[in-house]
Amino acid sequence: MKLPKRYKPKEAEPRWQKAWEEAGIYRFDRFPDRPIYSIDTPPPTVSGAIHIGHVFSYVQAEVIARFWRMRGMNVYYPFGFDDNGLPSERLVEKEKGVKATDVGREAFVRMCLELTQRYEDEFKVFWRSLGLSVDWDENYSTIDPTSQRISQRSFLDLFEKGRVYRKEAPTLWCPECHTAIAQAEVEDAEHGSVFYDVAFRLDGKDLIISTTRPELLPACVAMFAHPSDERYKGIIGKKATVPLFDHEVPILLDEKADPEKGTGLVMCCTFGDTTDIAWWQEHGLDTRIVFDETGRMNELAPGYEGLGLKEARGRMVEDLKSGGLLKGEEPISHTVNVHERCGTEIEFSVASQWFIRVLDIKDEIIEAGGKVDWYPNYMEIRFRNWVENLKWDWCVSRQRYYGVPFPLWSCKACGEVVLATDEMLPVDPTVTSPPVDSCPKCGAFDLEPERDIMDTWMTSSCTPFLNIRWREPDSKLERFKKADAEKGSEFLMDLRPQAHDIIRTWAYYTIVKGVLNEGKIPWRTAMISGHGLHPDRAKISKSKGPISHAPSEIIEEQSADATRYWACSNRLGTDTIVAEEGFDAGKRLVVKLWNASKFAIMRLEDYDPDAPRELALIDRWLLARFANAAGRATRSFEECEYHGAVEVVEPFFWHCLCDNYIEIAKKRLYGDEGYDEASRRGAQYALYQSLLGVLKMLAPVVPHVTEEIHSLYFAEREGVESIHVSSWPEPPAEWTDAVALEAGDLALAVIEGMRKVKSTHKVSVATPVGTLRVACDDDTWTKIEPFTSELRDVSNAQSVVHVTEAGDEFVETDVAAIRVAAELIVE
RNA sequence: GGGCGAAUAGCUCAGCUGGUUAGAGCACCUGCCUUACAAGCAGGGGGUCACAGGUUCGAGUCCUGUUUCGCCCA
Repeated sequence: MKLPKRYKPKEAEPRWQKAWEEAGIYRFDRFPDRPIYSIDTPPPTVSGAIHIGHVFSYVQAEVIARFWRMRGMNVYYPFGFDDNGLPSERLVEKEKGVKATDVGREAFVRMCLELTQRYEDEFKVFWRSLGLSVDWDENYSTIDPTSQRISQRSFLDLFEKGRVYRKEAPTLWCPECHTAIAQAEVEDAEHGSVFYDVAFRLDGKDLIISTTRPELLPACVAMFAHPSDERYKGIIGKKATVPLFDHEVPILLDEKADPEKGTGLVMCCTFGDTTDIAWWQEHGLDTRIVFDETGRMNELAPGYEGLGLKEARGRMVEDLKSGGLLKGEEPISHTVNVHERCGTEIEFSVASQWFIRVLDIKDEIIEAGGKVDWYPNYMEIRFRNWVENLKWDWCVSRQRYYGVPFPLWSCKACGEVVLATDEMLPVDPTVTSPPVDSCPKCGAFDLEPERDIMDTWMTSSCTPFLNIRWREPDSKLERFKKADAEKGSEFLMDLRPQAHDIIRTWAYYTIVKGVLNEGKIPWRTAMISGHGLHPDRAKISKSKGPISHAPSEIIEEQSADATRYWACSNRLGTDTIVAEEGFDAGKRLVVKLWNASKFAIMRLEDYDPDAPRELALIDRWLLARFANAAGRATRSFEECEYHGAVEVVEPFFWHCLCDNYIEIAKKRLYGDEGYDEASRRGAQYALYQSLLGVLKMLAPVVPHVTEEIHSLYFAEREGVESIHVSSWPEPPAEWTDAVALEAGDLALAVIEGMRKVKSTHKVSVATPVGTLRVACDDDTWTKIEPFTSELRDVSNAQSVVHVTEAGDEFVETDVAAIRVAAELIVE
């Protein structure tokens, strides 16, 4: 078999993707007897186009999947889509130009299903074009009936375990999305604002407070000063009058009032921020909620009813001014809490919401997280810090349409909750009748369906359960579950790959569900990737300019293998910038693999592993170098460090195998005179083994070109269908050869010196040499001497001799003790 | 304000538990058509490893502090 002159990724990559799929190479249970390695793949949120950051983290995880498959595991590698909830709703609202509230629940849900389906089809095409070794038969969508059933089942289980409660509680509220949100969905933003100095009245005198939220004056329920603040000592416990609204509020002490800020007096409203809530709870203050769920002022703000918060602020500032109650204003920039999905400033509200109690089991959750192997290790600290700092139970209700419904009804008379039975799941209580006719507690007939839907994380946190088909008739739980010898506990799955920004959400919630629902840890290993930085965050490139294309265009232009190589070009967990030059290295490697294999396969045409062979010292050197590289690459992959592996294998391939070994062994491989057949067979053996090993170890990163080469020569000889289900290299012990390793490295130093001479004299590497003189001590020469014929071959020298004294014409080499002089024969 | 990370060649990044002269790719310079590869090969220039201290026989690596940047949180 002779390899074509050039490798064409544009033709080969789609061809292999199709072939793999048809042959079911990546199918789960293709080798049912092998131990299972299960992956809790991140289901991408269907909220818009895929970006290059997705490529980055998915490839990194996928490379690890390929590694374990070659290590002989029965890899369970599913793919899901997260298409329920707010992100998808917002996508639909944006694309269709509608508001959920306007079109109604049923029509809106239909639009969501249609649009997300279209996106998912596009996504699948894209991920296939990247060569992901996913089993596409194993997939789910978080809105499909099974996912809804498992998600509702998880809720019911928590309910029965006493973990669920409904409470009128201060809630983070997004006035734009009209829904309660979780702490995890809040992020900071720097907003411009104004600090207003407002006069309250006490005993006929002004009391000045500073606030950025004058529209919350009607919601004011107290004033606070710091206990050490002498200025207000005399007035503590008295009641001040709120301007414009004339209700009275107590003046109290609390450590959290900052004496340095403004006048040292601060107003407490229900609710402006989390400090207000803390005060409200600790001091048992009144509740005055002044706006409704659409963000409009209500009857508690007489004169401002119906106004939005912003308008109300403007009007109140005007009124304060005209009433002489505004004593100063100062523009400031401060950080505010915004909803991460829409960027709107968060408000606080009191509403009836469903919660999962978690604050009492923080320690258990931290302990469970501690049993997971986090790569990189420091990511566990982020997880722990997040859990330690939790201040709220998990608010799981959302006042939206498109998502998983709560499987329950409430008695209108007494509030008793009626749960759906497991046989009813998935259930939408707004269309299905409850399992009982009347309230089991009070007997009333008016059972009201829960209209809220669950937070998307309620379902996303079930991904291990979706994969395992938790408490379904075809549950895989028993097959997947495994214990760790050291850590004891049972784990549901092996690997959770995800990016670092959602440790506090996805990883955290999944661990919560694992612990509460099943009493297990969801996975043994968490592999946390960084982000690909989009060009607008990178510096402006002078040369070519930044990449501004969609990922599919990048793959089209750069090839899937080069894109994958790029995604593996730095350490796990770190972010990297996307620049066009970043893809060159991968493209070069693909070409080099092809060319080197083309040569090797030509020389290996008559390779016979059973023919008598004799390994030269340089062959042993190559195999020793290979064994060394393979050991290190394997360890790296085991720790999810794909880059560490590439960094070891590629130099071995390029430098040891191509630049040196092949050059040195060429004449033997050609069967030139002076070499016997056994010696040629020895070289063939070393070449065959190391090239096949290199292809295998690079196969996870560049699966297409390695498969192409493998299929054209190795597949038949090795008796395997695909390199991707072939076995991972395990060099035999005898390849580890310290003597050959050291001696070979010394010989390479001589070659380096010889090349330096030729380069300095600006002649071709093929230029003949008369005598090649090696200056070194006797001991070193003893080690180099066995390579005399190789040195002669690669230098094109007539003879190689040892001297003890180096003259001026000798050049230095990498090894300080060795100097080299070469007598060039130039016509 | 707290936590985590980063700062190494012009650019993008490696550098494991401290150990010869700090590496790679791109870019740059000088050459070479060598029976796999010019999409290549050989050679070369370029770094006070952010700054200041400390521990050590020895520090890019460990400790303390400072500065700048990123992420997460308050």
